[in-house]
Amino acid sequence: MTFTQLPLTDITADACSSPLARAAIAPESADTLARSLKALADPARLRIISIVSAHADQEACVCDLTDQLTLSQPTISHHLKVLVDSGFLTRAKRGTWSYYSLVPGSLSSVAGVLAGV
Amino acid sequence: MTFTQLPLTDITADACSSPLARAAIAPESADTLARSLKALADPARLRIISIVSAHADQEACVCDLTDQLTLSQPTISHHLKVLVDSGFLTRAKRGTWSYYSLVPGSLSSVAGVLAGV
DNA sequence: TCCTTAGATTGACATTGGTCGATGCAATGA
DNA sequence: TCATTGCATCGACCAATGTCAATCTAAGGA
Repeated sequence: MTFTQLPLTDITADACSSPLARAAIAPESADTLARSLKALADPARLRIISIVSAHADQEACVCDLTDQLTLSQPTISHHLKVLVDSGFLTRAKRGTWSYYSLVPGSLSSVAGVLAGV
Repeated sequence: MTFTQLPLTDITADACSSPLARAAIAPESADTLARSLKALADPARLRIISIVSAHADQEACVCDLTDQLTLSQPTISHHLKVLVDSGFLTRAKRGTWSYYSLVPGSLSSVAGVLAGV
């Protein structure tokens, strides 16, 4: 065994690169987190979430939202659908009215994942 | 003073509405937070942030990113600009190479605000 | 000085996303 | 049964966004 010892490690690293302390996020995890953040990244939707969670019972009807947001009713309905589909709100229909509630822990979960990226 | 006592309080509330525990977020704050979240709500940008913060010195050069992301160099440059403009990364040019660093506390700050919405 | 390399900028394109008017539908009341 | 009310859905429109090819600029090296 008289091979010359060659520095073959880190053959994929460029000259300008520095050492790693840990692994980066997996592409699929980035996709998932990005989808959640996209659902939250709208002023109207953030206000909807805030209005809902400001209620003592963590529940608001659509009329609470149409009162406070200067948006048309179909637009508010659209935003509500986005938030339900992404898992931040749930809908409960009672009589004529629809009530939306915050899914417990959904917001803080995203916040926690984000802080660890 | 012989007026009949009328229930005039909460005249703006609808019949279906429940009591509030606190105030909702201000519209301007929702705008600001939404802008930050929009900057983060992209898989490529989340991966960029993760790759940068995975380095021991919290710094990565562009070649680190072009190696790991299957995106063209102009596209990566575009995402880097978005992250710098929104205050999550800073750029330092040394010789031919550009190095990007995480702004300390920027991520956890957004996460904290989000959790309190 | 000229060539090469790293990375930013520009321009164009296709896709996504926010908004509203019109309409549909289910529940209540007359 | 019919009218009304609360809200969801549809269709269309325009603005914003992600992507890449082409180009530009600056820094080294021959």
